[in-house]
Amino acid sequence: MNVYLHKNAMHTKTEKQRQIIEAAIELIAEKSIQQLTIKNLAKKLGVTDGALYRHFNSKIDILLGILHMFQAEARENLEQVKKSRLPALQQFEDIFLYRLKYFTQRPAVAAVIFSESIFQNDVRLTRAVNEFLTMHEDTLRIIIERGIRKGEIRKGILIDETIYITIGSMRYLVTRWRLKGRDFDLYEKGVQLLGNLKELLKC
Amino acid sequence: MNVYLHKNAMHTKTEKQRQIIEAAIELIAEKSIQQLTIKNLAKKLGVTDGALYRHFNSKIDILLGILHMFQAEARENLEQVKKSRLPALQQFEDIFLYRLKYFTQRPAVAAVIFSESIFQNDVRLTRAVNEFLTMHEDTLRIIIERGIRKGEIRKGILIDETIYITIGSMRYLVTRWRLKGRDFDLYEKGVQLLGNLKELLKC
DNA sequence: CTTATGTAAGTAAACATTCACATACGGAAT
DNA sequence: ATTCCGTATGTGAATGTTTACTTACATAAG
Repeated sequence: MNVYLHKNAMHTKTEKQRQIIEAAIELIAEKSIQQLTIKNLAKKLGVTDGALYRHFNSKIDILLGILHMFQAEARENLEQVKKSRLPALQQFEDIFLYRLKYFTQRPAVAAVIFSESIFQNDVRLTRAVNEFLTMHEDTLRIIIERGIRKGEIRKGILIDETIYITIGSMRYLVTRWRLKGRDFDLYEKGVQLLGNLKELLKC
Repeated sequence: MNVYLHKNAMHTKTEKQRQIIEAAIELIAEKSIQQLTIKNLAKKLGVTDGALYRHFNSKIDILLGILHMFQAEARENLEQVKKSRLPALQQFEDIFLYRLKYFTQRPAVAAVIFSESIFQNDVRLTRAVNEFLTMHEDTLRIIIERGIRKGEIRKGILIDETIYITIGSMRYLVTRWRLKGRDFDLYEKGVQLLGNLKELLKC
């Protein structure tokens, strides 16, 4: 294995790196992001601590690996929806539901994306979270503007505020779901929320 | 000082306890919640680590002290607004702006309230954050229901979803403000957001 | 004289990271 | 095929740092 290329540059990922990232995601989902330690991760993989450092330079690089994976998948969805020539409200729904499903099926994603408070001390992690959010904001803005131009979305709305409302309400819903020990059906509640949001946008 | 009463029961707080809490809030605001360590806090107060343990049993008790302080102030505001016989939309605005000002003027409040990911491993902290949120949700629900009955708020709205939208969008606005290094006027943006939210509620 | 408060030094645990050494493995040379 | 060698991968123990927290002792105050 070319150490330089994979451990440092990391445009692509080796099979082992993918396995480690996958185990890390599981660990976060089962325990919590606080329990994602090198020791726990190595134990889960049945290896010793040192072995992980053959594949990643640092723990932060593992976290970045997770974030980049999510980001790549999210970007694909956003681009695909943007390209589709569906009505703006349908595109809005597609993005909303895709993300909602993702949070429901992979609770670790939410755990990571919502951990700004833990990442605060690292520039790269902060930047990655920031990019993830900005990416969603930008796509929503394009879709909403297009919808307004095509007369599918109400002209009077304030775009920035609508974006904050959309992303913020989903985030809060997921936060509540997690804080309350997942005692309600996230997807169902999310669909109701979506209905409400679409009402705001409709002409 | 009666150690048992103040260190353990803590219905009231001594002057020293208040000073420590105040210093902790400042520390969080200046640095971050990650930098709130016993050592840093003691240094800020010009004492040694051990001295803090004369006033609090653990670091978690200090954090709980902060949360309880915020909670008490928030509760006072919520109760006062609820008692006032102002129109529902005005009450909604009062609560929204009170909280927005609080976040603007005391950024540490947001840092603490938004740190669920860090608190996950402690039951008491999780519960305190939960209570804080529930308190706001409950008050908003009462105000909105009352507004609907009095014909001041649109009948068709879904109450739960509206609450998620309100709290979620403010949280996200503050999160963005913090992540972007406070590069926009939080209060101004918040007022715009409020305008948008009031539109949803209006008949 | 008793109690509250502070200090200095230390403890123990958790954590990320490193390093000297061992093994496994694939291809090249014999 | 067998030997040989370089590289990739893993191990076990150790390192150094950062934590919260403790304890024996001192001082101040009422």
